[in-house]
Amino acid sequence: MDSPNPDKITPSAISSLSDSPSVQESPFSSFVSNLSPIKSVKVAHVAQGFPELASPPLVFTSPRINAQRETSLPKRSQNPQFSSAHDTNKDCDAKNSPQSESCSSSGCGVEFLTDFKEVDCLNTDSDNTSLKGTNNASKSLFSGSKESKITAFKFDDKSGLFTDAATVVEAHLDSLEKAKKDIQGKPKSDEPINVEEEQKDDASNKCPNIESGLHVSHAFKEHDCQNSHSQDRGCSHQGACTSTSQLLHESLQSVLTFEGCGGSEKVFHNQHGVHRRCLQFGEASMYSNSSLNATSETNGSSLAATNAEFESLEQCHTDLEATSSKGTMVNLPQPIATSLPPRYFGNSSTFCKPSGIGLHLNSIVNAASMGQSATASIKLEDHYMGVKVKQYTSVSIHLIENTKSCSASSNEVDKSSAGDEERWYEAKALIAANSASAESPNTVEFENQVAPYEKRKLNLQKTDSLEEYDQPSPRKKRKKTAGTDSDGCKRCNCKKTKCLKLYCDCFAAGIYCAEPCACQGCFNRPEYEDTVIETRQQIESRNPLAFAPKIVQRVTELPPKNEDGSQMTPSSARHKRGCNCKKSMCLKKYCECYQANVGCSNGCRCEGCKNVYGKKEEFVAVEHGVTKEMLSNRADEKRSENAFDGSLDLDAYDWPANNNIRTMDPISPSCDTDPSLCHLTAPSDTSSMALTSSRARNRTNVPQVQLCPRSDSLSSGGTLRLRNSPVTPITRLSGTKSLQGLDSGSGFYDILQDDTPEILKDDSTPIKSVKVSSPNKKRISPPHGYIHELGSSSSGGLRSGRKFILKAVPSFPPLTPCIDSKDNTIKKTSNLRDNNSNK
DNA sequence: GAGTTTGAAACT
DNA sequence: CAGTTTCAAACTC
Repeated sequence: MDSPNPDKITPSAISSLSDSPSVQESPFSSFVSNLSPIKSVKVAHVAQGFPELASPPLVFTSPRINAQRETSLPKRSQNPQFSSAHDTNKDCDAKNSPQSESCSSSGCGVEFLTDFKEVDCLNTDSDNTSLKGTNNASKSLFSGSKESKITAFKFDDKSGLFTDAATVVEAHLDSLEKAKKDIQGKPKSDEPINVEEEQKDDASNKCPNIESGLHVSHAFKEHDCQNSHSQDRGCSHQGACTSTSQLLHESLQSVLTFEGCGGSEKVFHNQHGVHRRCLQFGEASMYSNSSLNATSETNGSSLAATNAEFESLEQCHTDLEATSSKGTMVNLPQPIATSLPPRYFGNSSTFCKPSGIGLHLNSIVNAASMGQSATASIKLEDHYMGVKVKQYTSVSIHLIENTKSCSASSNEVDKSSAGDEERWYEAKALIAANSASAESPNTVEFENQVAPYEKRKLNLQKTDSLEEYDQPSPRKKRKKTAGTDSDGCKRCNCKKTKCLKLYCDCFAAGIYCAEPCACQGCFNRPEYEDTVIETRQQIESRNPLAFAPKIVQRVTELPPKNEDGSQMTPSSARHKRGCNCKKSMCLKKYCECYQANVGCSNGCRCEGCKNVYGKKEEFVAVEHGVTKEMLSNRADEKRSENAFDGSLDLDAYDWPANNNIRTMDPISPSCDTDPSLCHLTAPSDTSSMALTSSRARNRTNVPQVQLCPRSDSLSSGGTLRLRNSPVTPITRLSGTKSLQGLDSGSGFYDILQDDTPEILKDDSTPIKSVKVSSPNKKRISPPHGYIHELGSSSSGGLRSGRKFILKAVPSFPPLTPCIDSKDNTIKKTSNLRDNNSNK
């Protein structure tokens, strides 16, 4: 690992290098082309995604695409009712440039259709109402109801054109076949530029243009269509399409700012910035341009659904919550909402740090292992959303990814078009500016904003050899300073580790290094996906939780709020493993807890802790029975005493902006009744998918809405979770180890992972108190407090909400049996608790 | 910008 | 498991 040799570079990477720069993501594209039914078109755009991931997209995309696209097309044709916009969309689809269409529509179309059918079936299976809901969905689009969600997926259904999914599917298939025939023989053009041109050519075909332009992935296309539709509702169909197409153009033209329906465009930008870096998005990135469009559209749709919501993350969360709460079942709407994390919605404030950044990688890896990202997404769906939601969830996930990729691609486009790095960075900054906290994951992503694909290009162009990477580009030079950019994006400055060790923030966060990074000999790049994945796996083999979110938030306990209403991050979130500070007194960024804007906890072995966000002592006291109020008061005092970082000044939703922070909804009625549920991480609950504001939490039945308020990051985190968790290697490894790690780290955190019986056992079993002095164990051994909780106050402690849950828990069971695992997990958890209480 | 400090990560 | 080394970020000058 020390230094991945060029030899190690995956064939794909090599091929990419050798390939003409024009083929931006040769490895990925080639991989995709081989694997994905969707062919070339996607490939080109897909650049970022890991090849491994690429394959999955089929499954992954198909549902979405099928549902959206197919339904949309046939429906469109069939249903004149559908607004002219729809018709135009169809036309566009039909007209779509050979490239985009050929790939997406033709080849993919059939598959999509099939997928779509499956999706429908699933939907029906999961929730018969879903279909019905879809019909009704048109009425309530995004109203927040399940139905609305459904509608989002089944746009056609909205129109009411299709009463019978099968019929629709058939129609789509027919149309697809026709399209294929038409398309056949047409050269594929991966390059977005062509697409843009095409789009430009067809003003009327704005939506189609988008799709075509999107080449990207089927899923994206469908999403785009759907999104556009959804947006249309929000804004106007045409308007939405237009906006998207425009957006594409603009993005291509390197226009950073998008204006269109509501603030969706803004969101769009943000997304772009956000997604670039994350490995997670590899897939998404793959969808690049199209994804961007789709994303923008999607966002727009979602936005349109909740115009008011866009204004604030809370709103976004609220929407999600509303949807979740409203729907007895977690319907697509939520996933969608989830998929459209607040951060995506434009406001920077909404952006959540990708707490689960690391997860992204994991997810990717998992996906790879799984063979397909799509699969992973599905699993996630199942796991989180529950069976009913599965399909929808996947769709939402794709949307998210797409969005990300879109953002990334747009960014790239912007860059390329701008041709001026500075401008590019400025654009980034603008995008990133929105990010609430510099550290937020989102922010990080922004840093990398250059889409992987673009990065690849740059890399390829810049360096035929690895050494070129070593030499920091001007961009890198700019941001030589390690840490986070002004944008909040992370960047590294690794010199010896090649960005393949946890020393590298980027790698640790599960994101590829980007231009801003000043790293030397960097292998944490899309070109070296294989290397990155291998390295990650190795690291995870040693420490399954290595890439798990470092910050966990108490589940049961709502984030303490100051009198002014601001939340007290410190009390609610803690560093999973804790710190080991001896000289910095936890008052400097050397301290991971402090850096994460969270208080120290039992898991910390710090000496002379003076963490302004929460002293270790205080935390311990709380653990031993100090009331939340007391804690909050203390925290408040601290806050008042210490000027927190801007990040601390989080709004009600603001939580420690940590990339790694994962929050659970502390509250849900169910939680009270069913502790296990409380502990369950987001993945477990279907609701988890949906982002929920603290407000929402209270409302709903939905067990846990995970999205943390601020979590903007949350959103990101939430999205990440979804993606990651299922896929996460950790999960794969099985919860046990990972849990151990968590346990050791968090001590008091309840890690409810489905797959972690052993961990649970460990918890139940008396755990040795961690030696404060032993750094090694810190990570492994459970916190003192934790033991106490388990033992003495087990029930009480748990109830009190002391426990922290990895909201996004990357490694969640989803990996394996999602839903079942969930249930199992819950059971296990409850059992564990019982055991503890018995003790 | 260079050098120092710090603590996490990695290694033995 | 404990101790040491390595590493890169954070910090200071």
